[in-house]
Amino acid sequence: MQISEAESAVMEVLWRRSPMAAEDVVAALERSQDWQEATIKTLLNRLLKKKAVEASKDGRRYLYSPLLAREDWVQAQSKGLLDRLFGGRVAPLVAHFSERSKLTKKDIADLKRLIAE
Amino acid sequence: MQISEAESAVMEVLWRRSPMAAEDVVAALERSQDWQEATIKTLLNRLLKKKAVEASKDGRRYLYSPLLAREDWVQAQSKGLLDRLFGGRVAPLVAHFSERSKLTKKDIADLKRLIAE
DNA sequence: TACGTGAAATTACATATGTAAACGAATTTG
DNA sequence: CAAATTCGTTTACATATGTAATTTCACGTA
Repeated sequence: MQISEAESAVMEVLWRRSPMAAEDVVAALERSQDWQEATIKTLLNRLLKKKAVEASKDGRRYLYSPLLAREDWVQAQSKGLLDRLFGGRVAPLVAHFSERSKLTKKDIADLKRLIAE
Repeated sequence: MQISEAESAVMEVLWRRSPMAAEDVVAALERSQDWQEATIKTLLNRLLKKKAVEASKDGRRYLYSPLLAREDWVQAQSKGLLDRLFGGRVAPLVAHFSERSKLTKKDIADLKRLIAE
């Protein structure tokens, strides 16, 4: 099952802190998104249906927690893009950014360290 | 305007060689996709509407060519993912793959060369 | 106990996408 | 020239997604 763009914004909130009540998710998204409360409820329900989050009863309401790990999602997304655009290889992606001069000095320093292992 | 997954498969064909008649696009996709000819015609039309390809008359039919450059598309896709998942930085992405041990020896060699510039 | 409230569940509706079939015009062929 | 074939164009329909409004239900309160 796929997680949509809008849904992933909700996931990011829950990945940062959980469990959370719907109301708190709404509050957390107020800054970044211009969504009505109803919209966020819908997204939470779709995520429930997709088994990406779970809800545990807490009195009259529910507390939501991720079931899908961010790491796994990031992995799937990254691998998907790499496979589709760069033949599944990391180096061509880095080459792409280096050609487009999108590598900051910090990137280069970090990469050097990484490569040194 | 966004290019969908299915549409991008058609674009890849045209990026490889163009201009091409619809019939040839169909032939080129026969291997990889299990699509009816009609499906590919639809995708070509949607790409026309999105101004991602253009068509020039060639007798009774049309020859299609990309208007969108693959480089630009790859750039947008990559930057989108990087921004959404890695705070817009390349190094964290590479770190992610290195942790997940998805870096082949060739990747590492290539990266070394790239970093050396 | 009837009533207002707050939260969740259901319903709504437009656009995008995947996947084609049907239709129509031009052209080739018998 | 009539029929068949070949393209492109239009229409179709189900599921996904963005974005909400409406309805319902459990609870605390008048």
